[in-house]
Amino acid sequence: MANVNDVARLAGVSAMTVSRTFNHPHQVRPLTRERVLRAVAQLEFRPDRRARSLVMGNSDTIAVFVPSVLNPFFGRVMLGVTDTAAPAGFNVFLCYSDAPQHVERQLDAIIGLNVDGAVFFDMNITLQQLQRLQRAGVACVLVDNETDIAATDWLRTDSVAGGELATSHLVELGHRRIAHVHGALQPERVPGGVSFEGQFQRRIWQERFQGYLNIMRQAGLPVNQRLIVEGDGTTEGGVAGGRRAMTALLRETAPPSAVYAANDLMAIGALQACREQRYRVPEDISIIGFDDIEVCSLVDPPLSTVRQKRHELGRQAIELLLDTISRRAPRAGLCIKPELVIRNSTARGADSADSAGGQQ
Amino acid sequence: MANVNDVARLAGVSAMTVSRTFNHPHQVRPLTRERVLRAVAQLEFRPDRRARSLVMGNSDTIAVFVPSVLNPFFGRVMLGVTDTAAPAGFNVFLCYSDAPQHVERQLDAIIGLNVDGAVFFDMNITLQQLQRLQRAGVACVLVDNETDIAATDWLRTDSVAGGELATSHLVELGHRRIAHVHGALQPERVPGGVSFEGQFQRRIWQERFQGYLNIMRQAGLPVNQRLIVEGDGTTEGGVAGGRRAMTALLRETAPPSAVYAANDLMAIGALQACREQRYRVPEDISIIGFDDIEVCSLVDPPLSTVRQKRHELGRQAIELLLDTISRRAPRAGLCIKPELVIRNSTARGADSADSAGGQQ
DNA sequence: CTGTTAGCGCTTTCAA
DNA sequence: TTGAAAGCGCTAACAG
Repeated sequence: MANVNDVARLAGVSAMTVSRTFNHPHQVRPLTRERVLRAVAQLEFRPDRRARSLVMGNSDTIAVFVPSVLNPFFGRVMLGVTDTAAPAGFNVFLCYSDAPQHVERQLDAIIGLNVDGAVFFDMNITLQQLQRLQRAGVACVLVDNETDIAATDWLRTDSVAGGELATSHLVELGHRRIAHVHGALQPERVPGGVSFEGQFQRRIWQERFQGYLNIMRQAGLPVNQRLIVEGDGTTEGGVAGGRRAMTALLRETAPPSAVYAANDLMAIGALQACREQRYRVPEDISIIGFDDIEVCSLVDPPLSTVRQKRHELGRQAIELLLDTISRRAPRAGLCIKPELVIRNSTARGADSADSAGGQQ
Repeated sequence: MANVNDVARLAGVSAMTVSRTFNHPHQVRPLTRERVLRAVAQLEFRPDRRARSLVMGNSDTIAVFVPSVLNPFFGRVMLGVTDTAAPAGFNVFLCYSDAPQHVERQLDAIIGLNVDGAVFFDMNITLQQLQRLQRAGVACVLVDNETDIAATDWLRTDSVAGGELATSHLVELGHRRIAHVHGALQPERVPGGVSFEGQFQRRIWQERFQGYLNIMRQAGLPVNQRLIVEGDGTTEGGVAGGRRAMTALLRETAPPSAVYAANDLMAIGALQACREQRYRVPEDISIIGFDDIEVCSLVDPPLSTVRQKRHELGRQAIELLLDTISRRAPRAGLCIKPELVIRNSTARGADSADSAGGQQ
C-alpha cells in the first residue's frame, strides 16, 4: 500500500501537503491540490486510519453491543445505527454477546481498538464496567440497561406505556379475563402477591407487567394471580416458553379470553398452543404481543402487537452517543414511546368472564 | 489511558520488557513478569492495537460483508464466523450493504482500517473490486458470489443439489404437477424456453431452478412452463412475491399439487396464498422452501425446506480466510451440501395431475 | 534476560 | 502556501 510519502514524492511535494490536501484542503493551493489528488488516484492511496487515529487521538469508530446476533429485534435497530453513524463519518463495530462470558473480552477488545464510544442495547452493564470504559476514554450510552446508572447517558423504551397500550386495547375490546405471559422470574424469589416488583430476571418484564397492572386496576378488573404466568422471553426459548405458558392457561377451569404476552415470540408460542388445543384466535381468544418483529405479519393470524420504533431507537442512541463524544450535550435520559399495531389476533371479546373460552 | 511507558515506569523496567511480557512471555524472567503484570493490572493497561498493528503490519481484524442486516439468514452464519474468528484472535468487522451504493464506500473503509482479510457472503463483487482489495493487502474469500472469480478463494453452497433434494422429496411423495417459484429474472431477457440459463437476476435462482429441472427430467415428468413462475427472493419483498406467484398458480385450470419455492420467504408467501384461497397445506397442496431460516418452524404448518448449514458456512468461510491470510493453504474452492428438512407442509400427493387441487 | 535505537504512517506545531 | 522536525504507542532488531 502506498503511503503519504509515496504520494508526496510522485506529486513533487512534501508529506505534509498530502496530509493537508485531505484535512485542510483550503490551506493548499488549488494547483498543488490537483497534482496531489492525481497522485492519490494513481497510487490508490487511502490514508491509514490507524496511524491517523494514533496521532489524532480519536478513531471515528464506535462499538454497538447487542445481546445476540440471532435476535431478530436488532436488525432494524442496526439500520438506524448505521444510517446515523455513517453520515457522521463513523465506522460501526458490532459486538454481540451470545455467550455471556464474552462481554468482558469484548470490552477489552473495544478498548484496545480505541473506539470513541459505545452503545449498549439491552445489556446488563455494571457500574464497574462502565467506569472502566470511561477511564479508557470511551463515551458510553446505555439503552434499556438492566440497572440504572446515573454516571452516563441513557435511552429507554417506555415499556410501562407499552404494557398499558396492549392491555387497554384488550380492555376496550371488552375482555375482562386478561392473562399476562411474562418473561423469566429470578431463580430465588419471594413467594406470593401479585406485585412482582424486583422478582423478574429482566427489567423489561417488570415494566411490561407493570403496564398491565396499571390498566387492570384502572379498569377496575380483578387481577387474577392464576392468569399471570411465566414464559421465557429469550430468542431461543421464547416460542416454546409462550406455548407452555398458554397451555397452562388453557387448562384453567376458566381460561382467559385474551392474553397479553410480554414479547412477540411468546405471543407466537401462545398462538401455537391455542391452535393445538383447538381454540380459535381471535374468535375464542385474543392474543397481543410486544416488539413488532418481522414475523408478526407472517404468522396466522397476523399478530397484533406493541411496536417498538426500532430504527428510531438506533438513530437516537447514536445521536446521543455522538453528542457525548463531541461533548455537545449535557448528560440526558431519553424515553421512546411505543405504539399500538392492530392486526388480526385481537378481536371483540365476551362481556363477562363466564362466557369466555369454549373448546370446539 | 496508560501506555507501555507508564507501565514500565511503575514496574521499574523498560518499555520493551512490558511489550515482551505480552508477546514473548517466555523471554522474560518470571519475577519480572510478575512485577509487570501487577503494574498492568493496577493501571488497567491494554496494549493499543492501532500502534501494535502499525508496527506489526497486521491488524488481526477481518471484515465480513452480508447483503443486509435484516436478512434473517445471516444471524447464524455470523455466529459461525465469530465462533471461528474469535479463538484465532481476530476481531470481526461486520459490513452490510443495505443500500447498494454503500459497497464502494465500505471497501474504502475496510482498506483504511487495514483489515487482514474480508469475506463476502452472497454479494456481487467484481474482479476490479477484488483486485483493488488484493493490491491493498486484503485477503479475500467469496461465498456464493454472483460471478466466479478465479483469482481468489471461494466457497459455495450447492444450490443445484438443494433444488434436487426439494424436488425429489415432492416426486417421492407422488406429486407430478410440481410448480417452481423462483427469484427475480433479469429485466431484459430472451423470451421462451424452459431453460432459463443466464436469465435469472441471481445465480442462486438459476441453480435452485436447475436442480428442479434435473429431477423433473430424471423422473420423466413433464416440465410445464406455466408452473414455473417468478416470485421475489428479497428480504423485504419475498413473502409478498411468493404470495403473488402462488395466487397465479392457483388460478391455473390445473393448479399444481406441490410447490417448490426457491427460498423460505417465498414459500411462506405461497402458504399465505393457499390459505387465502382456501387450499389446505399439505392436504391439497404441498409446499417446500429453501434455506431453513428460523421462521420456518413458526408458521402453520411448519415448513419443510432445504437446510443450509449456516453455522458451518460461516465457520468454513473464516477458516478458508485465515488460511489465506497466513498463506497456509493453496487457493481452493469448497462446496457445502445442503440437507432436507421435512416438517408438515409436504405430504403424499395424488398419483396423477387430474385429481390435484380442489377448492373446498 | 533486559535495554537502546529506530521506525511503522500520519498530523501537529513551528518556521520559512 | 509549503516544509522540517517531533511524536502518537508500540515492537523488531540489535546490543549488552
